[in-house]
Amino acid sequence: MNESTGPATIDDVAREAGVSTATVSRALRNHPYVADATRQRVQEAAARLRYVANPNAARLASGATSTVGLLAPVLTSWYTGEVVAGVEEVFAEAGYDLLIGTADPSARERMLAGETRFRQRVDGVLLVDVMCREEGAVRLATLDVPVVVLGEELQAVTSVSVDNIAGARMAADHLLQLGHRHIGVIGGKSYAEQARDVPNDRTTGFRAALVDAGVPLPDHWVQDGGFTIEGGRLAMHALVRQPNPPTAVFAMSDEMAFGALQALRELGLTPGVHMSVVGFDDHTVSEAIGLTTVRQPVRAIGRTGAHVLLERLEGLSTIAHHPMPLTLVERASTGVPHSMP
Amino acid sequence: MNESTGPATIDDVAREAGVSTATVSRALRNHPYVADATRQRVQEAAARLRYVANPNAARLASGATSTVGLLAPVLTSWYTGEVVAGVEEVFAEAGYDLLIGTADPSARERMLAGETRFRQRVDGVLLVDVMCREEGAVRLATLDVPVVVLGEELQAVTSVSVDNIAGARMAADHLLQLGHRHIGVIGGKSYAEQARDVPNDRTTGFRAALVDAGVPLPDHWVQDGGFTIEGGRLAMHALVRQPNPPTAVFAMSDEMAFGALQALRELGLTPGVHMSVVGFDDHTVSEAIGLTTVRQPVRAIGRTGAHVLLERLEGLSTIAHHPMPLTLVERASTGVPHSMP
DNA sequence: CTGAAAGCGCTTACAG
DNA sequence: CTGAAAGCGCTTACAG
Repeated sequence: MNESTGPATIDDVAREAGVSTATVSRALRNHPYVADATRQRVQEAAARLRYVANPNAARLASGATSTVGLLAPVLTSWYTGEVVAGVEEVFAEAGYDLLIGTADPSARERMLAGETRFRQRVDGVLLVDVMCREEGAVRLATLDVPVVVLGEELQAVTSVSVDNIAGARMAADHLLQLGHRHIGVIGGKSYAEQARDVPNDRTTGFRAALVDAGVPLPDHWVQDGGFTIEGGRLAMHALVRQPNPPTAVFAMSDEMAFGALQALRELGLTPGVHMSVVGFDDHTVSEAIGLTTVRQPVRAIGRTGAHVLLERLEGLSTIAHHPMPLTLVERASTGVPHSMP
Repeated sequence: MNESTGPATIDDVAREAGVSTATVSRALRNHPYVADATRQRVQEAAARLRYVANPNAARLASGATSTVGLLAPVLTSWYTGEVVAGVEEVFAEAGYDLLIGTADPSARERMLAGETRFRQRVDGVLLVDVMCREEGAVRLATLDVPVVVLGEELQAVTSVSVDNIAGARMAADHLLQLGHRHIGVIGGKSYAEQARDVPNDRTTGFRAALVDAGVPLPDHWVQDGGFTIEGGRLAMHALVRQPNPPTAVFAMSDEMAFGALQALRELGLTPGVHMSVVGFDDHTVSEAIGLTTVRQPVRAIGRTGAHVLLERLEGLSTIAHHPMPLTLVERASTGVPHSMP
């Protein structure tokens, strides 16, 4: 049948089916205006020759890349990994390839510009936790491909995010309701004092809840944990070492909370008894560890981001913000206040 | 300067530099036999026009895809995620795109065939924990692209793996040295009784060590944990519920060990005191949890796999097996035997 | 509903 | 060291 070497081309299929290559192209991509009988003949011929269209040729000819780019400051955190998994799920099903790029947070400019790696290669871009703020978003809106931003609420481009201020307030209210009045915070560096980014918003919400309850938050009870396990461990040690330590701590990520719990174990203190700890995320292992936390629907954030980008690619939707829900999950790491042993 | 719409093409650069497109192509890809002065002129012209070669056109013309495929039965485990991160690191630096595919383990045939999605799209394939065995490897060797298999030692294709039998023996020896004589196992289903796969090898190594020490391993002390956290939790409950429970347990993955520790917490038992638990992996949070475990260099496994595939793509290396080291990490979850409270 | 033909933007023998 | 030209394998007006 097919005497040529290498995989079958569209010409082989055209010959086999006795039609033109144009007809093969149309029949196989379910274009209208192809006679049913013809379409069937082409499909059979293609199947017989195990024909698969060469994507590079198709993309070159059509101008579409069938690829979307995803950019995130850090790819190795649990959070980003889950978001990417959600995004990948949706795009794989839709027949898009995903091109993933990193750039350290300081290279924000480059990320906003869409990174060289993506030029001419993607039909759309997904930005995860880049924190462009409205000025950046306005610039993103001028790119020649649609952009969806995950992690903050924006006007100029489509965005998907949780309300970090409200989430931190949930954590605070939970501790306040248990009766805590001496509460510390393990956070991370903000990009800028006034910027609305994740650590800033969570600090703002937490502080506001304490103010509402008339509970002070002294500066020395706010420690930087760098959003890592080890950082959380060191921060908790620093908190406990103080002359008048808090009875409860809000860690702005579950990974920092894991480190905080590790510190308690090292000190022979029991979480939820000698010290309450509430995290933020609901990491895969938080349930097993018994960590009380503010749950983010991380997979769903990724899936939603992918869906809305898909809709924008198909010209179906306009710019909008998509809020995602947060819920407090109570587990063993929090309890009523208790003095140190 | 450039009056055309859209991004600059190779023709624009040729015109700007006053040379042919062939020369532009050669100059920009650092081919030999281009005069230094010419190369520089072309590079400047390209920079001025912000020219980036259209990868689809380049790939179509050259026949190279500059893409490698990665196939794994499950993409969501911590282990696979880390391997993929390692692989991605190396290929991103080498200028390759990574195309990731899944297929549930039962679709092994399809995976061995390289999956339709990859046909004509990749220059090479990386198989993660597919467990093809030698028969499968022989078939893989006949594909028209080089293949590297991660997770088992093979003859017919290049492979990268740890020695699971030896690793399980490390776990057993550690518990035996502590004085344990009543030891249970939390494992997972094997593909086939006689196959050399991960759970089978770990069972084999563990059992062999116990036999050498004259310690029995009754069937009811071997529980299936399905390689999930929840499965590990249920398995530990089943073990403790027995009339004569073991004093120590080997969980074949850290995630199952996390579930096992969760069960102990639910039962008010202290790990390393009332029950010793040793895992396998050294998951990111195992240190924080204090889990004794057999550490796999998971990132390095991914990076090594990517490197050897790269070498094969460049025709630099021949088929070989690359063993990776395993080390026991002692933490708080194991201790001397102790009766239940 | 179908075909002939141009064109997508590169790379690569071939010739000089 | 450089250029003219063919070709990679598709898609898509255009014409019928």
